[in-house]
Amino acid sequence: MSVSDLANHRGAEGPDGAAPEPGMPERLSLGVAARLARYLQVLTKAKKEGKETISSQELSAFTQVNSTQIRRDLSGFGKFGKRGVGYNVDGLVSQIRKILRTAGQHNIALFGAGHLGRAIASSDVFADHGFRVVAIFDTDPEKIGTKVGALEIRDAANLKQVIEDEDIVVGVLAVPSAAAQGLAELLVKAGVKIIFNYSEALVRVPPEVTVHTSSPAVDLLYALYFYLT
Amino acid sequence: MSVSDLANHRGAEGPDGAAPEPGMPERLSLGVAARLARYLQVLTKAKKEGKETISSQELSAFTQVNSTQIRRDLSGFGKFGKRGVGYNVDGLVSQIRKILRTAGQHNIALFGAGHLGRAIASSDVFADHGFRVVAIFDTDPEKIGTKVGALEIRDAANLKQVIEDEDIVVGVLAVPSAAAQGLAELLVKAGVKIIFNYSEALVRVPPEVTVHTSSPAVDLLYALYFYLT
DNA sequence: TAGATTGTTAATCGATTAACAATC
DNA sequence: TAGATTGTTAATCGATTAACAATC
Repeated sequence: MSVSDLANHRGAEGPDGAAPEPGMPERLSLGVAARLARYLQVLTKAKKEGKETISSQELSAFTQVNSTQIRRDLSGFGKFGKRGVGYNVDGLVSQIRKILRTAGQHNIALFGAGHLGRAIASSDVFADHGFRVVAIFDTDPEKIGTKVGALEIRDAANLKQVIEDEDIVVGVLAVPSAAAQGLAELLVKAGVKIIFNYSEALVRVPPEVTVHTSSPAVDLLYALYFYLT
Repeated sequence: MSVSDLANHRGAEGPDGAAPEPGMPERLSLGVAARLARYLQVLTKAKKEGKETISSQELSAFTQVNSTQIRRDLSGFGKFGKRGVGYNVDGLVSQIRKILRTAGQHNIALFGAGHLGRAIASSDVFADHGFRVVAIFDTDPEKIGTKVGALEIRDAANLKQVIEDEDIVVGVLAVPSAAAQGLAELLVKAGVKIIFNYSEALVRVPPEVTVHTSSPAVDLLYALYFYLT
């Protein structure tokens, strides 16, 4: 996926430069989509804490995104806020979900039932955003058949069948480095287009597949840089 | 931390527009620092796999950053590559470490000895970049005193003392939402300036402290958007 | 009304890219 | 030499920001 493939989200403007239709533009730019997802994360947490409205300034404090940019990003899709008050948390959550087209449910397969796999399976991070872990795989015969929460750990040999039956869109790799590439290839063969890689391996996939590699250390490295300077 | 605080890394150029000194510029821009950290992550993995040289195009495939941009980012600090060949993996790792000033060791404290905490403690992600988990805390009396790897789980009551003794720079929260804010405040009081939040809570801290909130679901949301459109 | 905060403009700055000479 | 890839330029495009009128 290259940035040049992506139209700017303001491309839907009328020829006279009038405000864009409050409907859906062609396609979001990479940056806008990333920021919207970020706002959504904070809004979801704020909702859990009982917050009813939130200002662009508060959102800014939690997301590190400039408040003007937040208002700008949002106003491209409609007038969601109330002057003098802020944005309704509930309303904004559903608006952004609609924009990101993640209003529905999406199914995930998880690989690896070690500590990390179990942490992911029992966490709310994915569930809060409509991602449901519907299958857990492991290669350890001792683990296969035992349960993690409500899910039985399955044999990776049955991967393709399960992915079709359960309509799985995303594969999450929480496995040792040595196993990552092999599983990624099985996932690609089974038609999965998005892979989340929590392993240490460099995973190679065909261009139509997106691999996202987890990077806590990367974030830490550069937080530290600004702390040290 | 605001973007406007940060000088562009090309600010160190001579007045005649000549190539910048291969020394250290004033301060990296947010974007450059983030990308350098990303290159470092891939380079570290490539090194583990025995790769000796890497081209900007290969780096591009793994980082999703345009290859011209990679060459540009790097050439701002010196001529690290060999035309027709690429970059020496080892050499580039140490150059970037020098630029990011993360050549040394930094100590981390980990909070929460559940599945996620254990996964973090036993992972190489941090260790590979010079971050060492030197203390693990939990509030569960049953866990305190037991071991995770070589480390004994400590009582969070002794936090301040341990942080001073062990020279801890970063606190990582792998705890339930309810505990996150309280621990963050203790960390701030103990002088920690960087907090990594893996919990579901919105953590509020003074402006001089940086909180980085883990966001696998955010990344997933926007990967999915580009898959759906 | 007075205070707060949105929506929007206009100006600036940095990121991105194609293209290509230099050179390994 | 021939092929590959860097280092660098120049042009473009998007992100960022301050500022402020509109309005709740």
